[in-house]
Amino acid sequence: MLIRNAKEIGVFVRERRLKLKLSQAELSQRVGVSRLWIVLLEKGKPTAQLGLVLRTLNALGLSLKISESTGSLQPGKIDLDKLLRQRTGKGVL
Amino acid sequence: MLIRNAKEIGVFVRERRLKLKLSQAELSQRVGVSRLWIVLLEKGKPTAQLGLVLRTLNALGLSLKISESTGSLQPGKIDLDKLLRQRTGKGVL
DNA sequence: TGTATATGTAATCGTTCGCTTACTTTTTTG
DNA sequence: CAAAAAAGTAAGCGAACGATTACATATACA
Repeated sequence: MLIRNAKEIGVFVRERRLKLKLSQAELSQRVGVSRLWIVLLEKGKPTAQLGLVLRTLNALGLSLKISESTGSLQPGKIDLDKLLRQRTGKGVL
Repeated sequence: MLIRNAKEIGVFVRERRLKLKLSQAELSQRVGVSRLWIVLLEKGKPTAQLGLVLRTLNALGLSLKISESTGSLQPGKIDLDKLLRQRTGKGVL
């Protein structure tokens, strides 16, 4: 499944945990975090620390694959201010 | 590529950034973080916030896929203390 | 070669993480 | 139904995040 944001990870984590018949308490101990942290992660906490998230995925037997997404990389909102800031007057645009 | 820890993400981010010929400064602006944060991320900062990491991957045209890792989920270090704590004396082991 | 440009490091600072504890609400199960 | 287990919520606190600023080192390139 493609992951775009924290909420999607949260959903996936919860479903996997339930599939494994683990309680939040059980999982939290395996991962080494508080139960509250698991609650928040499953709710899609975007400020959760990367390392703890990865440990959680490992504990659940989930794996992450990273790859170049085919197609145009995030169109990248043209920001005139930025363009001007960039390298003053070297003929951008 | 399989991602197991923060360092692996860091390496992948850096390689991708260079492939796109972006400076750390450019990337940091696109993502909306400080340049220092990019430096640390590329070094494998495990405490980086999940949301910022995902935004960075998007900005670089990278996508994450999550899936059940075939085989035995993380063997799960047998922790006697935990087993005992679990449900006292309901015949674990 | 020297000079911009990119990258690495350090220190300070306000904000927020994640932990603990305690309590409530929901779900399970005997 | 009653009791237990699981899950949600709140408050307080120390620790660490990420931003900013400043300077040092590397790399590019004219």
